[in-house]
Amino acid sequence: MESVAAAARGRKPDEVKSAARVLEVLELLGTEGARLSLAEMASAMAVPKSSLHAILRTMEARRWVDLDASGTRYSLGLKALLTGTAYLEGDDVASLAGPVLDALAEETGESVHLGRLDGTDVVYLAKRESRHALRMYSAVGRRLPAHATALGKAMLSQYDAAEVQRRLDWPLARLTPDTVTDPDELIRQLAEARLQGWAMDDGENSVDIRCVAVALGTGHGAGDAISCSAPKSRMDDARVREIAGAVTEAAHALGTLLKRLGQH
Amino acid sequence: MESVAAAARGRKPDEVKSAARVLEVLELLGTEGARLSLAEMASAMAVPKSSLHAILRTMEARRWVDLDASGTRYSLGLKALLTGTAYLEGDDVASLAGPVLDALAEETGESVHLGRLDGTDVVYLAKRESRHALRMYSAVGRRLPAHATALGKAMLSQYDAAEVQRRLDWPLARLTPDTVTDPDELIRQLAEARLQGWAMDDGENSVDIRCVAVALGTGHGAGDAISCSAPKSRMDDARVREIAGAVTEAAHALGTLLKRLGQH
DNA sequence: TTCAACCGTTCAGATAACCGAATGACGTTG
DNA sequence: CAACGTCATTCGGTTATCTGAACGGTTGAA
Repeated sequence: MESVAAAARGRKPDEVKSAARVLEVLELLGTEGARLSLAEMASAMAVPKSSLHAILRTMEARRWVDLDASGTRYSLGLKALLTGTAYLEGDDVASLAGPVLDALAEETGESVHLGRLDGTDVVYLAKRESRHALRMYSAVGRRLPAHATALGKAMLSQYDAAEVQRRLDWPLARLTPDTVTDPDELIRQLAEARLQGWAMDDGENSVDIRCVAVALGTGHGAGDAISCSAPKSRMDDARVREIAGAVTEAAHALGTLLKRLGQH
Repeated sequence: MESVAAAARGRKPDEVKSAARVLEVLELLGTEGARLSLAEMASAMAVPKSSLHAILRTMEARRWVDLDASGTRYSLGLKALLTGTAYLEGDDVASLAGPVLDALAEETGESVHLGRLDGTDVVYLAKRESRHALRMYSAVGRRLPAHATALGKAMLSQYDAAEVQRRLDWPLARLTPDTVTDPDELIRQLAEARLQGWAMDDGENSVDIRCVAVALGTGHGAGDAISCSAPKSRMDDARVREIAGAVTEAAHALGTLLKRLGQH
């Protein structure tokens, strides 16, 4: 009976409520980079204030959230720093990618990314910028819809049409006027990407940015890809083909490193 | 009655148990960079396996932890990447420090850090790596005991002896043969640091590494400091004084930026 | 000043999580 | 091949959290 009621509300029966809420708080404060009041968070999460109050007390005591001077707005705390670097250090792909990304950034002179597919999103694991080393860390952890990025399309092109249909959220979200939201057009682009070995994004998530990406071999990093992005002004079709070659080489090099590690 | 029992076990009465456990899991998987089994974590946290099981299910469903192929070892999940970057982006000091750290790294050619005091620990907020092949290992989000680092001593030197006594865990932990564990010696060094405006660490957390640090003004970033580190072979006493000057300038520059922001 | 609109906080009943022991599924060792 | 170690997992009674409404504090407007 109670499991039916829980399922009716969209909850799996064996999920710990307050545990899920802790994670939701972290995601809420994380995605927005925001400073929110208890009441704001309670309404955003559809949770009673009094319940959230006890949870935030716990999180504050352990320094996972901070309270501002006025004592009324929450933001992420210092402990939130720990997990990100630890994830990257424990990850083989991210650990080995460093030199490969450096080389690709050096060769192309443009921004270079390592991304991972997570559900319908692409998450940036690492980034090399042409100039601003300052911003390097800031994009790591960010998410974009897979269908609107070269990285995502490169990874999705490894699956057949039915699997893609199953994996994405329909209808597809539109981020720019050029975002591909038509299912048939997306499937066509994925087939093309599979044939040529690389995928492209032409202003589909950020106006005026073109991006080329290649997925790593499905062996170790099934859901990983490398990309290179630049403003359209520096990315005509000839340059795209040139960069696609460089990115393909880099992806192949990283794939080889990973295979070696797998056999160790 | 129950509050007495809870207090006797060292727990505050108004702490949500499973919320605290979620955070403990994240800290456990984060500090070690480890892959742990359910049983290992349960024993490390002194929590029943069955209770932890439900919590880990919840965390896994939301991709805060990953289960390896064998289905028996947990590690941090992709969501763990989000919080770290968000904390840094929402932080004025970390956001403004970028160019200042770049300049200091350029000027000295050595590793440069921005650190924040959190209880008895120093947490690294940002770093710039040395050009030299031989360089110290560190990472954003990592923690070291404040008394064993130049960053920590620079920040602690802003407090008087009684306050320092209150803030640190006694007896002081020893990380290397040169770690200062004598209370009187530490107080003496802090007084010296306060006089000269900068603090030093001479192989006290990593053998063979010397480090010089300066705290930011107490206005905005009360618990923040900047440091510069190098192997002893590149850090004789003359070089220490030279670098101390550069770090002091950088700290002053960042302090000015922050003050301007505060008045905005 | 007075009122209203927010904020965080408290409390006791309803409800859900927690716990220890028992279970099944592996992989390893004798 | 069997016995053992380790692992995750299940289950019902006990215990804790969760909840909604009411409270006291502060801010800004009338």
